[in-house]
Amino acid sequence: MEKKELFGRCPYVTAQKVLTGKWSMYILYLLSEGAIRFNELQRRMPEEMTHTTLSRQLKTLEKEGLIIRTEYQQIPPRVEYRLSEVGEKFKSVLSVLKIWGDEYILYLNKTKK
Amino acid sequence: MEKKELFGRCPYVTAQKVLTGKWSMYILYLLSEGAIRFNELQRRMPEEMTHTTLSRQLKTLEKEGLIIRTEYQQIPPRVEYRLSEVGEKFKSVLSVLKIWGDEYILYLNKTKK
DNA sequence: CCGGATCCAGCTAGATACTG
DNA sequence: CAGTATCTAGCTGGATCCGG
Repeated sequence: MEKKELFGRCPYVTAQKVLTGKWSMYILYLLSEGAIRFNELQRRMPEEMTHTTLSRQLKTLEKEGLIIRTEYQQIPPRVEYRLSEVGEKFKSVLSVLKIWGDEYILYLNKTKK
Repeated sequence: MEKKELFGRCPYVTAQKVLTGKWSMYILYLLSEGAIRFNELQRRMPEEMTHTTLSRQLKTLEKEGLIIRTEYQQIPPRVEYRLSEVGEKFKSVLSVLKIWGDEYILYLNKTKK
């Protein structure tokens, strides 16, 4: 009996793995509104996140094929990030996720109080 | 200027945190088909996952309010897990996520080959 | 049958410093 | 402006053993 590797076969396990990064969903959300530059992205991220972390997460998402990095040869440098084709399709997940997330926050407030 | 804590305020960051567990989505998917006992759950999980890990993840999801644990006082013991009310609402996310996950797997196969 | 307690290894986010 | 290199601390998944 061989090992049951579900990554690449099960949509849930595969999606889970892609979304492990602590900020991946929020990054994808910001990118879902259009191409955005590195610094602008960082400014919109929570303060506790450093540019090192952001850079690493972006690289991971790029390697996974969800986002596309475009570098314009200028001085000063200009780099833009945007969703790839598969990344664009993820928008549908984001919209449903937003609805659920808001409901969950409501739930949290009800029980915490 | 105070710290911008987005958990509990931003739906994406909040959802992300809830779904950090390595198997959370897959567990929620299995539970989305109805109440299920511990052992049955474990049997449906990938082999590489031990009961210790499963137990811990279930406890986390229970604490987060996504699932409900019901213990029947019997010999031998019988424990069932099912989705809570907020957990049930997560099904909509799961269905969209499945669609995207499958598309992403297709994408992976196209590029890897 | 359904776990808890413990320990350990690996990952990864964050801090800091440096660069074209 | 947009990063990389390096180091560290903390989390967490997995293994093993014990228990009601």
